Amino acid sequence: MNRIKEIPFFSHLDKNGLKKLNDISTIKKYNSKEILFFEGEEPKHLHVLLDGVVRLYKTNHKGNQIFLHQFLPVSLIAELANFENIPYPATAEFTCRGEVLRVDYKKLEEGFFKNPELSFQIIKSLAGKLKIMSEVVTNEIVLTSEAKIAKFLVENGELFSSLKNTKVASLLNLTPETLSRTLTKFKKQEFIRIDDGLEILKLDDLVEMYAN
Amino acid sequence: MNRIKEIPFFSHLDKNGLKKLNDISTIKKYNSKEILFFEGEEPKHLHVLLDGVVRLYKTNHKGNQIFLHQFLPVSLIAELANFENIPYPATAEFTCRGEVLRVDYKKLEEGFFKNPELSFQIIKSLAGKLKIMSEVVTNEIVLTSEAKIAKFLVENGELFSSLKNTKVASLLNLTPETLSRTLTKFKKQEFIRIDDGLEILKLDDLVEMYAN
DNA sequence: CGCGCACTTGAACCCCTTCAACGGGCGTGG
DNA sequence: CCACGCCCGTTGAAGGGGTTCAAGTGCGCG
Repeated sequence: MNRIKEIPFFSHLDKNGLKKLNDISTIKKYNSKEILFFEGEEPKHLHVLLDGVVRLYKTNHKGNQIFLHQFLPVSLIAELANFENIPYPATAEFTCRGEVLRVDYKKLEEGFFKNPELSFQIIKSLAGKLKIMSEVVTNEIVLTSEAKIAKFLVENGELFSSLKNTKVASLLNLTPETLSRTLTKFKKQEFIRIDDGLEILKLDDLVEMYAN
Repeated sequence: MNRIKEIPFFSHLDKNGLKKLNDISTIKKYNSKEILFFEGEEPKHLHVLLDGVVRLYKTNHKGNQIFLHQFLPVSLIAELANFENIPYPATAEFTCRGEVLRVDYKKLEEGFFKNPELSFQIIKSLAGKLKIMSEVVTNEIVLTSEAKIAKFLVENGELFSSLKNTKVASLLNLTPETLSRTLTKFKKQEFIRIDDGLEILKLDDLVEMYAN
């Protein structure tokens, strides 16, 4: 109950609303590597990530995981599946231990959708996800590997420095080999320098590679 | 005014609401091949497709158009860009002459977002788009060309029969050559037969190629 | 010292595109 | 009526971007 009150999605609810919400939801803990839901599963609950980190991915024809997004608290996760009443379009896996609020979706729909403030929150969440998906499409379909890497260096420089290259490669859905080759190319062209952290020498050239 | 009343999105509005909406919107006609908006443009209006067909696509690094979706009336188009106040993530082009209701988005936001019925319509529209995007990701990233074609044959058999192969290829973001080769392969395997329309002989084998 | 892990580099491979050539159907004009 | 051009589909061969496989290197750490 106290926990629910702190969730931005529901913070506007009055005492009565909170109580009703509390009645139709439970909190469940997960450990690292546990699966919140699998691609293809039928949704019964609306999941609200309260704590921990969740990785969302699809599996391609070769069995490789295609990384789509990483969720941080507090987020609705794959609410699309609830709204559209379709199977989950991807798999959600905890990358560290965490907690989820599981709300009985049917009952939520009956009782709460007339609430304009909640509707607004849902719209914001959906719009945000659509934006993410649009970026996924850009990254995976429109850009070459070189452009993807350039974009990542520019937009996530610190993250790049803090992660191993194998990890970065998997975030970008590339092999470590491709990442390595491209980075040495960038170094030879003196676009970047790497010693104890990333240093971008020619920002414009990097941006040019993926902008438009 | 009369036109607006017939739009499902707004059909629930009372007389006063309709009048207000009418005041902040205009109807604009477009011819075939005209562009509703370009990728990268800043959105000022919410576009509601009233008549005609609109093709949504992105352009990849080689300058090829990557087909994302075809909109039929009545649809909101790329409302994401309005909500998130970001540039349009793709280009929208009329494939035949049509009409669009252009609503001044800023004013809409101020006046109408408290309306729970309208919010619900927006949620439905957003969720539907998210589903579309999820399918785009599946088609373009997860499936091989063979699987894409198998899926299209199974799910859009009549459409396949009614279109030229070049058109089908461009819907699937494939070259006509690849489509041709794959179809002859399917014919050799006796999965399909084509004489004056598509005939699926081994549905299960086709489904197997893309399911899972 | 020896092991494991991340990174690098080269070579082969794969899937699809690109390029080029060819053939058939169909409308149009001579 | 035939010849021509055009579009569409087909087929082969080459090319390209990235992955896969394999081997080698460097480094930290028990």
